[in-house]
Amino acid sequence: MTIEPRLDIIGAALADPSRSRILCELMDGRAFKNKELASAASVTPQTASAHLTQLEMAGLTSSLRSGRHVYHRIASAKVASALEGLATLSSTDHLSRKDRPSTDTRRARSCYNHIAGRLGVLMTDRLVALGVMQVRDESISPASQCQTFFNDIGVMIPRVAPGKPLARLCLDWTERRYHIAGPLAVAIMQKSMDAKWLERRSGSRALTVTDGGFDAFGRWFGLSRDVLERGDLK
Amino acid sequence: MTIEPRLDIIGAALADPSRSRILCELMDGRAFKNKELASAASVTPQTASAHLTQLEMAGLTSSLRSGRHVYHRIASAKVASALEGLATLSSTDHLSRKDRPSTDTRRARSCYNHIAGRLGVLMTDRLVALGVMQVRDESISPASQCQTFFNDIGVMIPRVAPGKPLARLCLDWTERRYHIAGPLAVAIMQKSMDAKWLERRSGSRALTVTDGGFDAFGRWFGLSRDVLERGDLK
DNA sequence: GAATTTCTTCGTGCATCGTCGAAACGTTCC
DNA sequence: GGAACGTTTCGACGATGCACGAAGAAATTC
Repeated sequence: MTIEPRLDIIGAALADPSRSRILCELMDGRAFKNKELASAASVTPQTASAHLTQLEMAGLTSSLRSGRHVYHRIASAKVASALEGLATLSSTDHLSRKDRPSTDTRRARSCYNHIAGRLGVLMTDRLVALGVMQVRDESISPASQCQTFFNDIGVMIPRVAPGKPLARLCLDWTERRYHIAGPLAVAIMQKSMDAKWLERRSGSRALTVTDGGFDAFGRWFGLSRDVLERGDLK
Repeated sequence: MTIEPRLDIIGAALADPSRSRILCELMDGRAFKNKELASAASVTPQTASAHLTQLEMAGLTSSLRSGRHVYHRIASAKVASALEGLATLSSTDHLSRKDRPSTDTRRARSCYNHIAGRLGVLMTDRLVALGVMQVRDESISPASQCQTFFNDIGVMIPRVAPGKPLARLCLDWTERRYHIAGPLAVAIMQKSMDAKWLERRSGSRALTVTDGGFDAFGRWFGLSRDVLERGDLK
């Protein structure tokens, strides 16, 4: 008999709402402690512990002990990418009109260590328009202005193994459009945090643009405060 | 409260071994009847029917009535691509040494209407070596010899919407390497079937190379019968 | 029109799984 | 050493869900 890929093993790992919430919490790329994830999923620590061992058994997460703490994170970029693919499939029909992602979350949030949401999508548009990056087929790559642009804004362009992409496109599940992801996007996110252009909102993946951030995104990306804060989020 | 993508809804749809087998059966891109899928999953028709309505509710498959028959298929290329991503994640640890994909299946099989397995991987290598396609970052695109090559072997290059890729790379879950997928790969598969280079094996996704096939793959791709039939499949 | 085929709906066992309280284990701090 | 904290294990309860037999619905064949 022919053996097929066991989608059910991974499926079972995803099949519980609590585990789904835990994974979504981890999807911003940081590592979290058991207790934090328990509260994110609204279950007790012992329940969260059971879920986390299950996720780890399925190869979706990995854990790291540090003293009496145990940190959990997404196992690999490959896992994150597969989960992104699934997230864009997931219908939004179950979201009632009033019961959808918060405006903050849709405006800007972190997604596996890069910037997602409206800000991520708009930044990507501008990078292309400015000749910094180019989109061909469904991949994104450096264009003529890449070196000078990132040099100007103070982002070190990461070195990647030959054949590996410096950047890739990631389908945004709120905007339903592509934004930039991959090593270069992580560097941009890093710079934005270091320079305090963005700040994390406590207890959420949402990111807040600071005054300095509006200044920087205006100067370098031509994105006005008005555009970024616009309330036309359906 | 922030609403996240409901990975659990899709996860629940995948979480059952019978549904996993059904999906794998559908992954070659053809449409199947309820009864066929029931026998593929080793369950009764009424059980398969329940599974198929569940898969359809989750948006993974779609059905088409024709008389007293109901044909089921993967809902879209997007779903197929997301499932591919998951399949490559699925660990193969559960496969005992003797209990793995058949040699036939690993040699050549259909995967969402293109050629996968050893043949798919080797063909892709040769297309690149011959200057027909080029791989850059993690995408594949036409190269200098593309027009003439496909003209010579009698494959019509499909027209695609601007911005959409003519071909893409799909990670092979048996070979663990990339092979070519997308519209161009579908056209190659189509030609291979029309010209009887390949034949479907009944009741399986495995493909058999015909005598004419060995001739054609040797002539056009420089793949000898020896290489294609080599038993060094670990 | 009756028999056949295919698919679906319904009801009922049987197994699995998520949840939490209680308690054990291990680390850190005083 | 003892107290505090984070995590994990165990046991029990309740809920969910898969499977199939029986029967119903819809279309085709003779």
